[in-house]
Amino acid sequence: MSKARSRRGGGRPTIADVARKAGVGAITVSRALREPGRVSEDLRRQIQAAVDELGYVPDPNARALASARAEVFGVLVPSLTNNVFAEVVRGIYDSLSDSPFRIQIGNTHYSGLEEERLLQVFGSQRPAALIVAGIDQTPSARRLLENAGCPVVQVMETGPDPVDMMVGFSHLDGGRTATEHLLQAGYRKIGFIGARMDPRSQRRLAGYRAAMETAGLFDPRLVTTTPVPSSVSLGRELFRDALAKVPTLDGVFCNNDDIALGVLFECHRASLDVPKQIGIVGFNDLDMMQVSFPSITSVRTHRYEIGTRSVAMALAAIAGNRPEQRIVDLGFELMRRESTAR
Amino acid sequence: MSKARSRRGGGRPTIADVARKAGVGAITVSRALREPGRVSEDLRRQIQAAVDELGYVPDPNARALASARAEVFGVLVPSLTNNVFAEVVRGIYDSLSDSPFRIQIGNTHYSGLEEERLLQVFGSQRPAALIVAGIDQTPSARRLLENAGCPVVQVMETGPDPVDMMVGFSHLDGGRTATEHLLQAGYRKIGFIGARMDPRSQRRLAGYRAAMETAGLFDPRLVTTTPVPSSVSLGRELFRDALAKVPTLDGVFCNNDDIALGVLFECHRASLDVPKQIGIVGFNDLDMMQVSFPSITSVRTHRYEIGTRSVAMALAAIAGNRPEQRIVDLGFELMRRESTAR
DNA sequence: CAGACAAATGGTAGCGCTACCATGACTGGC
DNA sequence: GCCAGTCATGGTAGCGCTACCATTTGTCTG
Repeated sequence: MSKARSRRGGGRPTIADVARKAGVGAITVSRALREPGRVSEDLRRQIQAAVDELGYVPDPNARALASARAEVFGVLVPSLTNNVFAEVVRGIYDSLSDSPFRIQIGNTHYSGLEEERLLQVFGSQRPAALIVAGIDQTPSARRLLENAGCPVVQVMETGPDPVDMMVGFSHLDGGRTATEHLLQAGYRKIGFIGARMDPRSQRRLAGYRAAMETAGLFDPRLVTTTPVPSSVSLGRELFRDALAKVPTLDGVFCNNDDIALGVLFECHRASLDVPKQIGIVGFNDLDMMQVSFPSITSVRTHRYEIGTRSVAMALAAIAGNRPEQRIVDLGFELMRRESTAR
Repeated sequence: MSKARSRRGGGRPTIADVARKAGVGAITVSRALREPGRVSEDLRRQIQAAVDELGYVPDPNARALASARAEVFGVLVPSLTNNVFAEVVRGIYDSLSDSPFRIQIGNTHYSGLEEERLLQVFGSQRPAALIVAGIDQTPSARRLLENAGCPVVQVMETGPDPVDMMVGFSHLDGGRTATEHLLQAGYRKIGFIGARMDPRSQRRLAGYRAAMETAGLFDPRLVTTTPVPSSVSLGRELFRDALAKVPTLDGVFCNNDDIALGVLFECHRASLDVPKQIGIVGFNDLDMMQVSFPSITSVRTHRYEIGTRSVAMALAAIAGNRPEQRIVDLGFELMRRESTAR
C-alpha cells in the first residue's frame, strides 16, 4: 500500500495511518483520543473503528516529546521490600490504574545522594507529578523538587514546610502516644528499640523521649538502636541487648512491627510473660499483630490511604484545581491488644 | 544569546546548546555520551565540560523516539506487597541501578486480562527488555511477548516452553520436598493449607499431593484452600477450618510463610504443641521463620537472585550474546527447623 | 606517490506526535 | 442580511534526539 515503510520504526501503525484510514487529519485523530469532546461523534466513531482495525497504540515517547510532558508519575521510596512503602505504592498504583499515567518507582535506599540522582533522572522526563517519601530532602534535592515544574507530594510525614503538598501523619505524636499508653498501663522501665533509624524513626524516638521525660522516667540506657536495616531477627537481638543493659526492663516501644515480633518471640524463648513481665508496642499495625499470641498492641498507620490520597491531590493539581488544604494529616490509631493488657 | 528560546520546552539545555558551547556538531555530543570510544579524547573532554557547565541531561523521550528503543525494563508482577515479588523486584533494581535503564513495574493483580493490558501499554514504549512473573500467560499475552521485539525473561518458575528465557525453580518439587520431609519426620495426617492459589500455589499443591499419594496417605479432606489473598490472620482461620474437618491432623504444609505463621500462632492459642502434636512447614523462608518460637521449617527460595539473574540474562541478550542456557533453575533449599523436629 | 582504507566528525532528515494558528461552516443578534 | 462569535477540522512546524550517509583527515599498501 504505502510505497515504502520508513526505514526506522517497527512498522507499527502511526497516527497518520489511522488518519488516512479514517479519512481525517492526523490532528483530529490526536484530539479524538485525548479530548473526545472536541470532535464530532461521527468522526469519533470512524476514528475509533480505524484505531481498532489497525491496532493502533499511541507512542508515549512521541507524545511526551511533542507535548513536553510525560504521562508519568515519579515515585521515590527508600525501600521496596519494607511493607510500609509497599502499601503506599500499592495505593498509588490502584489509584492510577484507570488513568493514562504510568508509574516509575525509584529506590533511594535511604540515601539523600541517591535521591538527588533519581530526581535528576526523573526530572529529565518531565513527569506529570512526583511523589516522594519523607520531608528531609537535601537542599539540592529540594531545589530539584521545586523546579520540577509539576505537582509534588511529600508523603509519610507531615511537617511545617512543604515543597508543594504533603500527606502523612506525625511520627513524633505516634511515638508519644505509644509510650504514654505503656505508662498508663503501669509499665515503668520502658525501653525504645529501633533499627534503621531513618528520620521517621528518629521522630518516633523523640516522641518516646518526650513522654518518658514528662513522666520523669527517661534514661538513655533504655534506648537501644542500630542503623542496620530492620528485621524480625534483629528485633530479637536488640531486645536481648536491651535486657542485658537493663535487666529490670518491663516494657518496650518498638520502632516497627518486625522488631516487635522479634521481641515477642524472644520473650517466648526466654519464658518472659507478655504482658505481665514485659509490655510490647509496635508501630504500623501489620496484619499479623492482631493474630500473634499474644496479640500485639500497635500504632496503626494509614499507609494505603497515604498512597491514594497523594495521587488524588496530585491529579487535582494537574487538573488545575490545587487542593486548598496542602497539608493532609491522616493521623494514626493506637490498637490496644493483649501485649499491653496487664 | 539565542535570538528566541523556542516557545515549547522548558528552556532546558538541549544537545544543540552543548554542541554550540563545545564547538562541535550535535551528533558528536550524542556519540560522546553514548559511545565515548568513537570520539577523540580531546573532544570528549570539551564536551563533558560543556555538559557539566550547562547541567545538560539528555531527554529520554526524544532519545527513545529517535532510536525507536526506550531504555526501560518493563517488569510485570502480580502483587506489590507480597514480599516474594518485592524481593525479586529489589534484585532487579539493584542490578540495574548503575545502568542507564529505567524500570517500569506493572501490577497485574493476578489477572491475565490485566497482564494483557499492561503488556500492550508497556509494548507501546518499545522497552529494552521485559521481565514477567510466571509462565501461565494467556495465549494473547504470550503473543504480545513474542512480538515485543526485545528480550523477555519469565521469572519465578521454570517450565518446558519459554517465550525467550526463564529463571526460577520448580514449585512442584518444592511442594513435594516439603511434604516428604514431614512424612520422614513421622507425620501422617498432613494437611495442605493454601491461600490465593495462583498457578504456583497450585503446583506446590500438586507436589504435596504427589508425595502423599506415593505414601498412600492422600485424602482430599486434608486439603484446605481459598482464593482469598494470603495473610497471617487467614492462615490462622484456615488452620481452624482444617482442624475442624480433620481433628486428627498432625502436620501442615503451608502454601507460604504467612500462612505458616498464622498456623503457629493458632497452635499457641489452642495449646497445641509444635512440633509434638503438629508439624509445620512454610514456603519461601522469610527472615522471621528462623526467629519464631519454635522456629519454622520452610522451603527457602532464591527470590533476590531470581531478580538479579533475570537482569543479567536480559542485559546479555541486549548486548547481543544471548546466554546459551535459556532456562535457569535456581532450585530451593529445605530449611529444617524446630517446627518439624520431633 | 597514487589509491585504498580506516577513523573522526558533521549535515540532513526524520522518529510520531501535538502546539499553534488558520480556515470554513454554522449560529444568533440587531 | 451583515457581522461577530462559536464550533469542528486541518496544515504546518517543530519537540530533542539519533540513523544514515557524507566528508575530511590521516595512515597504510604496493
